[in-house]
Amino acid sequence: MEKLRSNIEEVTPVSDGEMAFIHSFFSLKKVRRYQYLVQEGDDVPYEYLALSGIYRVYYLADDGKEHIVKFAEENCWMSDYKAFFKHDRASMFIECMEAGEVLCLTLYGREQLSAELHKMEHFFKVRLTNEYVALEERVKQLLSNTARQRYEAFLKSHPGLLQRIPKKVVAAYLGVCRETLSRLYLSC
Amino acid sequence: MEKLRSNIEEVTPVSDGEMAFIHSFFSLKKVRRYQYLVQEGDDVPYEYLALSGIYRVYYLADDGKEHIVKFAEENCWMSDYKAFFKHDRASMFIECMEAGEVLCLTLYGREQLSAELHKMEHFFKVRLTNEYVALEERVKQLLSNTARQRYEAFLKSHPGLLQRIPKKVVAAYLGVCRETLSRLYLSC
DNA sequence: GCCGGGTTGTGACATTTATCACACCACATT
DNA sequence: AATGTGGTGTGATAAATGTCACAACCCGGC
Repeated sequence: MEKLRSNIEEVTPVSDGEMAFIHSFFSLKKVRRYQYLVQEGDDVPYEYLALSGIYRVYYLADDGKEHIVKFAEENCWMSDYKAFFKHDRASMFIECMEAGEVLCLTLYGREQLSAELHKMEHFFKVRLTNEYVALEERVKQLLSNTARQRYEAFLKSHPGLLQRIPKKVVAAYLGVCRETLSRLYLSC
Repeated sequence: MEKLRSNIEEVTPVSDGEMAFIHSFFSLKKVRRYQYLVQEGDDVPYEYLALSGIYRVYYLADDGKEHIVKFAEENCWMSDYKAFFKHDRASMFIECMEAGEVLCLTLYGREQLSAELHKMEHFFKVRLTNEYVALEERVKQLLSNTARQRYEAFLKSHPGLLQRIPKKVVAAYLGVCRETLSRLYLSC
């Protein structure tokens, strides 16, 4: 609960009473390694706040290759938002790479919270704009940076992660093949 | 005003009275070819709804190359949202490529509208989630598709646009050089 | 201890794309 | 008509990256 609170208070302060109310909309879920929170074709009833663990949000391209949209570590929100917001089937997978816990929030819970507490409406709006801006950065990154520049940016934005997960997964995030990534960090 | 109304009513119906109220928050601006709505370093007081004309949202990479984040035609909203939402200086340019008219809305006006009319708050939220999902699609596009696939997707998503603007601009959107684009559409 | 599967590095080669150079064309100006 | 400018196609070449193959390694299960 403290982690949820500190996450919210990055945007807006909340009282103890409000916090208890907010917390009641979330359910806790323990997640094992290799467990999926979302699989392609699923309904997506929740968005998730990672309390611990490492997760990857990815999809399968037509040619069968995996491409990773984002990594989520502690304090990150994640879902297949397209499906979540539009009550559609998932086009992506969310897989746990290191066991941990997540908090689950339904779209209905989200709307209830927004309606009851104006500051939560504000919180969700700020979070969405932040996610939007982050995605825009990722587009810029992919458009104008070389594989090496993207690799170096990844090291900065995800310190230590390279050591904890398979390199082919990092390659799928950067948009290069495993071998190219391998050759990138020896020439440094 | 009718174009603004139909844009809003893609999400939610509004009465004549509401529409007049909403409209009062917007200002109309005529835009000439080559005119900038936003330039790098500017404050970004507005977001814009294109009523007519063609606009490009782009930025300059470190090596001086232009990269286009999106094209906006009739019925598209645009701004440098990072700067707009966070009261920061623009990191992007918005240039008019075919003369037209835009409606301008300040962040303050946006918040006033949201506070006064709950359906407008909803409208802005839906719009932001749609923009978010669209960006996510663009990330997927850049991650998993070849230059040729991106070219073909561009033809579908922006019918007729290729004929109306310089090819090098399209190339800057697709993330390839001018010559590569030139070679793409002869091998079709 | 031994085996088998997955991960990683690395070389050889193919493919894709960028870069550079140049010619041609449309168009506006003088 | 002469001129200049920007857009466009195209060839030659270089650079980046992907593909394929293989060997070394780690690690867990038996």
